[in-house]
Amino acid sequence: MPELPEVETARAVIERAALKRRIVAVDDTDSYVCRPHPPGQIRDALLGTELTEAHRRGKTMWCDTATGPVLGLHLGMSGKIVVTEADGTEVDGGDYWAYGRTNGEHRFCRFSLTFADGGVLRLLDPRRLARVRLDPNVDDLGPDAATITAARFARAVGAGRAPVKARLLDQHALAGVGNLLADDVLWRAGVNPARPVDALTDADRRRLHRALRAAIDEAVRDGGVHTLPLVPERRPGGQCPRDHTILVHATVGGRTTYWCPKHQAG
DNA sequence: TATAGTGTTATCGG
DNA sequence: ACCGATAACACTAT
Repeated sequence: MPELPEVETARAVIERAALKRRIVAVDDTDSYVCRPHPPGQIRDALLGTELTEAHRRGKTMWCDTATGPVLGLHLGMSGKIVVTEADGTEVDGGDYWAYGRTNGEHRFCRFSLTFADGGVLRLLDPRRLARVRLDPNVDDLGPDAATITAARFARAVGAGRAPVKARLLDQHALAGVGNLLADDVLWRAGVNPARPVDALTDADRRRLHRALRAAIDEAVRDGGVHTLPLVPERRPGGQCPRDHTILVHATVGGRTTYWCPKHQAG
C-alpha cells in the first residue's frame, strides 16, 4: 500500500505521537526486516534515547535521535506505522491497509519501540518487505516527488529510452512514485505509459509535472493513493473516469499498468 | 491449490 | 560504465 502519500502520513504520525519520548524497550528480533543488523544491535543503539525529528524523502523515512544513530524506516509493500497509547488509543495513518483493520490486535508486528509511559510505536508488515536500519543512506534517492521543481522533473524525465512509466518509478531519478501513483499521473497528463522518455515533448513534461504535484497533494489530503480517481478502476473491465472508455492493461516497466486507450493513446 | 501483488535490489544482457 | 529488463525476496488474500 505505501507510496509517497502513505509514507508522508506515517511520518506525520511519528511526528505527532512518537517524538521526545524516552525509549525503554525495543523489539528488533525480526532479522529479515532489521537486516543487516544482528538482533539486539538496533535495540542497544536506541535504549534510553528518544526520537527528536521525523523526516521523509520519497518512500524512505528516518528519525534523528537525541543521543544515538539515525533510525531509518521503510514500509516496503505492506508496512504501516501504528502508535498505541497506554490507554489503548491508537494513532495510525488511516484505513488504507489491505490486510484489514488493526483493531488493536497488532498482527504482523515486525518492530516496536516502547516508551517510558507505556506507549508503543509498531511497524506492522505482513509481507516483511519493510526495513528498519541504523544510519540509512538516503543520498542515492532522487529529488522528492512531492516537492520536485519543473526544471528538475524535466531533467529526471528527459534523456533515455526507458518507457516513461519505468522512469517515474525509478527512485534514483525521482523519489516517491509507486505503481498506482504512476498510473494516475500518466492518466491525468494523457500520456501513454510505454512512451519512451526521449519521445516526450516539453509540453508533455510540463503536464506530467503538474499532474504529479496535483495527484500527490490530493492523495496526502484524502488519505492515500487509493483515493485517486484512476486507482479504483485499475481492474479488468474498469472504466476511464474521464471518458468511460474501458481501460486496457499490460506490463510496462515490469509492473501491471492500466491506461485509457482513448485519451492516452500516444 | 494457484496466482497476483501498492517496493527494492542483485544480476544479466546489450 | 550506463541503461533497461528480469527474477527474487516473504507472505497474504483471492
